[in-house]
Amino acid sequence: MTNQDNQFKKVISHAKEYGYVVQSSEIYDGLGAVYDYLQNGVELKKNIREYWWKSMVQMHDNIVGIDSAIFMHPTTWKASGHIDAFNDPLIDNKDSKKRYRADVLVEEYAEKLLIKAQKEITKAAKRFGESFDEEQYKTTNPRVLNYLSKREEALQKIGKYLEANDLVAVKALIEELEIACPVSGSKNWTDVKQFNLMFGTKIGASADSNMDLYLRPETAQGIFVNYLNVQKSGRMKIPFGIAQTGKAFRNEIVARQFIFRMREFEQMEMQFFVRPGEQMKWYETWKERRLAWHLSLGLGEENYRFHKHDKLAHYADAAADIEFNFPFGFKELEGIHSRTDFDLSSHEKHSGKKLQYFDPETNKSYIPYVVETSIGLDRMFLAIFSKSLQEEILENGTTRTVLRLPAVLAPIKVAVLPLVKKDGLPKIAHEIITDLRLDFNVVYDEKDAVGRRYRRQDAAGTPFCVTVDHQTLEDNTVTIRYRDSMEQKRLQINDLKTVVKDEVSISNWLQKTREKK
RNA sequence: GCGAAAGUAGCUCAGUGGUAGAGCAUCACCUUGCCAAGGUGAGGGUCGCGGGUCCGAAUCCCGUCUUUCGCUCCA
Repeated sequence: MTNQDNQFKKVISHAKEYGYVVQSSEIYDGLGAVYDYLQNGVELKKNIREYWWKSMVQMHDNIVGIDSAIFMHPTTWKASGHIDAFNDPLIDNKDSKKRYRADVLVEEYAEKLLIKAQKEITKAAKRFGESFDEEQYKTTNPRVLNYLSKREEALQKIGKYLEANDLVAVKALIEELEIACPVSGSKNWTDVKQFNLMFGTKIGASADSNMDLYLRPETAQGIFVNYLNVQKSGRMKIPFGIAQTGKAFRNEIVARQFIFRMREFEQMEMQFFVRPGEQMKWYETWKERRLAWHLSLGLGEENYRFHKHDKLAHYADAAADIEFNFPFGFKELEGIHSRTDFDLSSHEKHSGKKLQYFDPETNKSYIPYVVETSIGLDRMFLAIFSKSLQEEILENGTTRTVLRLPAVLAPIKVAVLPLVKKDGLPKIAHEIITDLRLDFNVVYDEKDAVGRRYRRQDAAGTPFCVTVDHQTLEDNTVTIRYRDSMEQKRLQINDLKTVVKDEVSISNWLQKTREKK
């Protein structure tokens, strides 16, 4: 087992042991790629969401938020391209264990025939020299004709079968054409299976009047269909943005790596509507701003990198990911995509409703272009959690497990500990808690030696411990102990709130993104 | 979906055919009192689930579910 695997295993068990994340329906052996957030996990997740929302909505006067429904009119997914693009006919080779898209196999076969035909033509051209008539040769030479007609036939058939969703015929075609696996050379194929990446369900009470619905595979469409509502009711002027957080669902063929790829997950995204032609400028701007946001959390600049897409999705004219160094390597954390006017144009077409914006500056109407920033909340959670979990060797040779969550995101901000559970110290500790509770999540702990309690809070991710000791009885001071440095300071009880507030305030942390600019 | 490995207490794991264990964690009491692992005691497991072989199965066989890794896919 590699160190990476080991570290990842530790992350998963730590998440369970400290009440962050467990598998869904665990008592029934779990449900694949679905996870539940427990008492600490839900706080961390909520804090991440809030940190994002403040940065994206509250700090911009031209970005507003919405919360659209998970169910949407089915035509939405026709317009977005998901119904067509989320359906892949897949086939496995039993010998090489490789998986292919069935239509791609047939297309590759057709491509080979074309190459063969062209080879024949090239050979003939050499033979006949100057007098060679390619067009005539193509239509008369039997060998070339054979290749080309076989190619034509294969492409026609696969098109027809896919249109009719006839998977049995697709497999029969692959066998009939004697297509072999490029790796094993074997023709030992499984049946063709259709993988629809969208979850389906039904709306309506009776069987004959109901309607097929999908659980949204992305939150973006809820923004696009509402963009004019928001623009008009909010008197928004381009450029402006609409942000949203919410659940999305994908029936992944393979969903793995803990909460990195789940079937039910939460997105935080913002669609920024711009004047056509200005999209690249905004694309670059948002790449920069989003990276600054990540860096403000202090997890280390070296753990982020951009990955530019070479192969673009059908809607995009530029796309990049912010990748994070997860325990299993650099993987996508956030996508920044220039989506052009694809979505709005398509919705205009399918709905028959005009989705244009009248630009008073240029006196023209147009469909805005869109730059999207889209981040997986669960991935962000995993990035922070896995990078925060550390084991360090102290000067005295002992090891300390510490969860260095950014204080602004930590589920519990302060643990209040009486040095001993007598002499009236617990009473003072409880009074402090009553006061701090108005502003922060606080816990009390009196069990075991205080050193051990510190370590317990370290592992749980609590950034500050406040200890009430005998000196407190004399001068109303306590010590505050910092998780990351293990240092202690003595201060007045009255100053506690201000000191902690300063360390955990979102505005202080977000300030760092501004300094970056 | 295919292949490989794994599944025993909350966590990490030992136990290879004969009465289910350890460390840590949890709870109670005692002791100590500023950087974990002092004492005493307690709770907690039909050994993932189902079937089979056997006098007897955590252990052997079959099936199944789940997890991890690889392939594949990834808006």
